[in-house]
Amino acid sequence: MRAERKEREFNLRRAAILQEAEKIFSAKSYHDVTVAEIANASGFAIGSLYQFFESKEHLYTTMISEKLDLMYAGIRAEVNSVKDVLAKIARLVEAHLMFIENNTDFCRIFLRGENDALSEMMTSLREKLIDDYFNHIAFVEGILKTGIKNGLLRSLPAHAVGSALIHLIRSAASEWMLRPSGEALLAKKDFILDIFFNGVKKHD
Amino acid sequence: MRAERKEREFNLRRAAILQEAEKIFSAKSYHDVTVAEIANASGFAIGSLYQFFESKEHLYTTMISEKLDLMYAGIRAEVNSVKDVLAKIARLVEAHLMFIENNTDFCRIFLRGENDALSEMMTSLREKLIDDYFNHIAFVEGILKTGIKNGLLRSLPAHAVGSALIHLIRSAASEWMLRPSGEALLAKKDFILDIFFNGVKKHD
Amino acid sequence: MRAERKEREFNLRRAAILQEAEKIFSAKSYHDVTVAEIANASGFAIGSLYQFFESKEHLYTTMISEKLDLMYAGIRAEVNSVKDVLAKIARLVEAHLMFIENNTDFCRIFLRGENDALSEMMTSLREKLIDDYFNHIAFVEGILKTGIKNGLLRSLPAHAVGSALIHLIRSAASEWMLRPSGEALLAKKDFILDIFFNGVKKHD
Amino acid sequence: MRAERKEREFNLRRAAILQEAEKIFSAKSYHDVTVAEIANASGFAIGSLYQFFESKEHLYTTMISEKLDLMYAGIRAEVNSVKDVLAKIARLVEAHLMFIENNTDFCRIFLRGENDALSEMMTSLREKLIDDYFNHIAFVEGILKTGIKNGLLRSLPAHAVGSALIHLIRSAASEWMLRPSGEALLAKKDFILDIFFNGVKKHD
DNA sequence: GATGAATGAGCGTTCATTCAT
DNA sequence: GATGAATGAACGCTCATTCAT
Repeated sequence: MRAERKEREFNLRRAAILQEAEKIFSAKSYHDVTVAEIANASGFAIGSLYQFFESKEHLYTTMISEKLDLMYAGIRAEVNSVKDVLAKIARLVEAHLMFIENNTDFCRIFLRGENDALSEMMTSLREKLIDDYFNHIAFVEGILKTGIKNGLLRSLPAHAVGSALIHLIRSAASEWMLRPSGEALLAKKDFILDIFFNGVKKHD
Repeated sequence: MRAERKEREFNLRRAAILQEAEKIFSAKSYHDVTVAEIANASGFAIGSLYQFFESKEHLYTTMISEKLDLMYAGIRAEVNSVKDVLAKIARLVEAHLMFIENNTDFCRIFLRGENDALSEMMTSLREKLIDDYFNHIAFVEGILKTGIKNGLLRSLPAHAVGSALIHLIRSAASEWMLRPSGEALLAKKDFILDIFFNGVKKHD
Repeated sequence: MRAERKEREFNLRRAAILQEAEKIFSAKSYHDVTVAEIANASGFAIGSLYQFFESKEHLYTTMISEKLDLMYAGIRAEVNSVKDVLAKIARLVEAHLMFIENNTDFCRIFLRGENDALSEMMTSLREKLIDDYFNHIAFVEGILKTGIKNGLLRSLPAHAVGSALIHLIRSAASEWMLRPSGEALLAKKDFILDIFFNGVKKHD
Repeated sequence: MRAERKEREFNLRRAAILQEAEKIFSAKSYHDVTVAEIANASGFAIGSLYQFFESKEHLYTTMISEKLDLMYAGIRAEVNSVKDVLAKIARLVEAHLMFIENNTDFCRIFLRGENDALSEMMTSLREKLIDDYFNHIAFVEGILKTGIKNGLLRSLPAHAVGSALIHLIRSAASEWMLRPSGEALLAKKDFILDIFFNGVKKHD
């Protein structure tokens, strides 16, 4: 059908813009990026962008939001593909690290602005980000709780432990992005899991 | 002497402006804050701000920079005031948490990490921030290395472990700032240390 | 072609702005003219001016520079259209006077000489102005030297004589602009030539 | 008397300020000079300048005006000290050149802004400058008329001839200021007089 | 009287958004 | 639909002038 084709094309163009926007927003702060710049990079006229996105702000929040949804969905799918609790945790770390490694541009924005506080009008994005973050923690929490129930994990407050795990991952990611060493980020997986599972104290 | 008094007054006003700026910058992003707003909030005329700070950018970077120096210095002083390695680590966590608790506005800006990607002229701030961050990690690293030598800690890459510890603290801080529960942040100290030292796995 | 039409229109608008700017700059000093004023007078929005000219300074220097080029080119073309030395000199005076008469606004700025000492960024305009001036004198010098060689003119330092001639013209122009008498400026031509050629002393 | 001493001191300070102002205004345009700069250079506090001059504008116009009065008065005194018409003219040229040579800073301002067109509020200065200029021309005119009556000079419109003479002087001065050659400006006296009296045409 | 910190109107410039083509 | 020139509100910053000390 004609309309379908239209829509398919529309979505392709839209995605192309989002992709360029991602690159550009990753290099400078929101306010240092101009709409003209994005239009130019994505090969559209300025006015045309406004057919895809209501405003610069919408473009930005959409880009962040959609990509983030993808990330969370992808990670959860990975995690859900294994059954064992410890394996799930390992997959979680792995999936996180891989996403970061494959989406450095995007992560530079997002990790930079941990839950962010942009324009007063962007409150809804901020809220979504926080919600998504807490949803994700809740997802991790669920796994941890199973682990605790199974006697695999110590009986600690699962929410806080989930948060700790996510931040351990972030720790490795920050290092990797701030001080590129050539080594794959994924290589940090075992280290993260080791610390997370065993802590740093020597037990005789 | 007259000049002394002058200088004292100058510094008081300067500090007052920085304090207001901190509040304001914590609520919105750099670009959404106007100089007029800061001037107004701190009870000065627009032009007067420019006697204390060369530009909006200088005001911002100074605020971040000075406060951060204070934070790092304070934390290290606390840590240095005890001798035992494990006590040092405990103090580190405690001092971090207390600073965050007492400087929520500031930390909202700083943890937000927006500092990463502002104007190209702010590169020097970004560099300082990263330097300071790595210096701090190096400081923690030193403590950890002693602990490893003493046989108190497992023999893990100290830099990465230091980074992990800092992010564990950040994990608790994010939770606390994002979901205020009324509970003091400091209450998370033992939990952080527990995870950090022992990990989450149950060892029989 | 479409692009051609675009460019033609662009140049028309650009010229219209320059024309208005000329009028406005002729009435007050550079710093007393606002961009808003020029925009308003030429029927554009403030921002639109910036599509034609990088900055207020560029607008100003462009206006001066282009018009001056036109003036010098026009005068030389006139002069070159006759062969005889004395006729060339007469044409030079005539062309100068006519340009001034037809471009009073512009000359008010230019003769005012304010261009000398504006912003340090305008050094290049000042240098161009001085260069152009000396080039023009050199052009006149060339004619005078021929006249001297031909035995038509006294053997005097040609550069200084050229400068004298230009200032004699300027003398008449100043009078005419400062004390408008209704008489055409061109009417002064013979007087200027008489003084220039014969001096004021009575020779018996 | 006390009051006299006061006034003497006041005038000295005032003169000192005017002198510094002259230097500073000669280097940049009116708007690029700040009151603080003049205050600083003359060793007074900003506020103190306002006891001597109502405003920046008054300071500027006063400086121009007083110095110009001095110039005209000095030149006329010189000219009046000789009786013969031709000698008077020679003295006029000489005195002009000497003033310019001894007051290059000032002349850079004044010659730059031939009759000027500064702020709309400076109309009165502009008017005074024009008046003074025409008065001076009138003075020269008087001499020339005597010369004509005496049969020494050709019977030309005296006003225009006066203006021509002044511009001939200006011609030499411009050259000298724009292209410093090390030679004294005064050296141009004979050349100016030669052109003025005899013109450039060779008469057999 | 002397001071210079404080003032704030007013500047040049940018850029998200619109709309005539 | 697609375009990009036109718009103008809003910004950071300057500096002549004032006035409390």
